[in-house]
Amino acid sequence: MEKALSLTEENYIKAIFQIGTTPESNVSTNALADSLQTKPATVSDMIKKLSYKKLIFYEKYKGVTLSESGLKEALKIIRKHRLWEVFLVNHLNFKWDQVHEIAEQLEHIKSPELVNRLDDFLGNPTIDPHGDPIPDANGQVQLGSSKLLSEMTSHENGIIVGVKNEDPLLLQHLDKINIRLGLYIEVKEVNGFDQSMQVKLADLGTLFLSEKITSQILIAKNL
Amino acid sequence: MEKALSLTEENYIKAIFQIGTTPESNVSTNALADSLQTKPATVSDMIKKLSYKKLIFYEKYKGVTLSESGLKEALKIIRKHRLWEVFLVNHLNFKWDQVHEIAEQLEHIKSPELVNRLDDFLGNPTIDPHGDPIPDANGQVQLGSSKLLSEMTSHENGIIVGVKNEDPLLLQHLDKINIRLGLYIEVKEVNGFDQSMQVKLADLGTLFLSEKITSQILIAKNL
DNA sequence: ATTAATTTTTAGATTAGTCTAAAAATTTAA
DNA sequence: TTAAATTTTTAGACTAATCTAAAAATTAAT
Repeated sequence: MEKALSLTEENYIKAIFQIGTTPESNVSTNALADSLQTKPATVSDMIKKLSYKKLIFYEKYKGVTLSESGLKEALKIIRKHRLWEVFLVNHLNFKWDQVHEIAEQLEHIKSPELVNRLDDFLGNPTIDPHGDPIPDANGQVQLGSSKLLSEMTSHENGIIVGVKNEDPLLLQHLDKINIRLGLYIEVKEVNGFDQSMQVKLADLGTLFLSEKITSQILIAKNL
Repeated sequence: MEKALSLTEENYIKAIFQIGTTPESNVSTNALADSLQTKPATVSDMIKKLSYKKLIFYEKYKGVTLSESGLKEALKIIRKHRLWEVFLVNHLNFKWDQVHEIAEQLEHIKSPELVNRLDDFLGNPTIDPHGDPIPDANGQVQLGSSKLLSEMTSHENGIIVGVKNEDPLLLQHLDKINIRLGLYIEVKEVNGFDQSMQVKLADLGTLFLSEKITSQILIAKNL
């Protein structure tokens, strides 16, 4: 029986997963140090440890990637994080911008039985309150094809299915302008200079969005 | 703003509270070492630290007691532990012998908002699945007067309101012989030699209980 | 293609929590 | 009330995770 990961190890694995998902390249020491609010020297040491444990592949000066087992661990943590977020929002009436920090703690609770029962209690949700997919007990993720609002052009439309970022400031702003998951959205006009957009929201009228914001919103094709 | 307690510090404070409740005396270094599965030397060091932080009173060679602020911390941890146990049993369908270990982890989650919302979600319960009282948000405990079954004599009766011990082996055994909280119980006969008892349980007939077991069961006077 | 800038790693320290072994204080008992 | 047993504390060392400062490797730029 392999020893369970420490809280710190789990945070490294999760950070590697999250940085690694966007570009399909190795994760650099500096990027990890940034993401984990620590120093490159510290990351360098931990990388050796995780590599020794075969959770990551590592070549000096070349950054890291998750191994099979590392990926499995990452998905377990993500699964727990997102299930707890569903619980917090759906049953304890937290707002979507208030749950990230608490879920960061809850994601480290170790009990497979607890996770699976929580999953059932919640009705086996497939997305969390921010629209991110929840891996199932086998680590399978159901990823609906979606694209960023910022990548769409005039007259394209779809359904808002997710937000890339859990920054409370962004989420609170989206709340204020009535952007919620599940809403129909249509691109009216794109400003060629700054990529800002005029969009129409369901029957809530039109609004302007900067590229900073449209690049955080995920849209699924409206079939 | 005082810094939050570490997980280890919380465990020491909780252990001092739990050992300290039964006799109204100072808690010894060895007792703490036993309870925390560590060595007296380790306890000695930690005691100095907690004393410096004014969470406990400490005189060399004389053991420790909780200070006002230490007690407050202890009650916060106990509150969380018991609320989570209610959640696990009432909503995730765990049995009462399965929840202690998981609650030991959940009790360290730091978010006053979470605790209070959980409390509301659960309907502000006053006892946990083992019959132990749950401190409210101000640390107040509603302690109904109860006595140990082992302290009762022939023909006395009452309602089973708690179990002193969370040992899964005990709890599973009680389950098996149909002992649950809320049940009417009546002492039929006490064996003078080993203090074992014959008792009558609601309409479930009579059974024999050893002193090992009767000394773990709390009974409230049936008015 | 050298040099400059950046990134990454190593070296050496630090802190929290733990341990073993031994010394000191307290309690128990003859 | 002195000796024996027990409890508690000190001393010194170890591990995990962190840091700063400096060296080494890589990448970018003139």
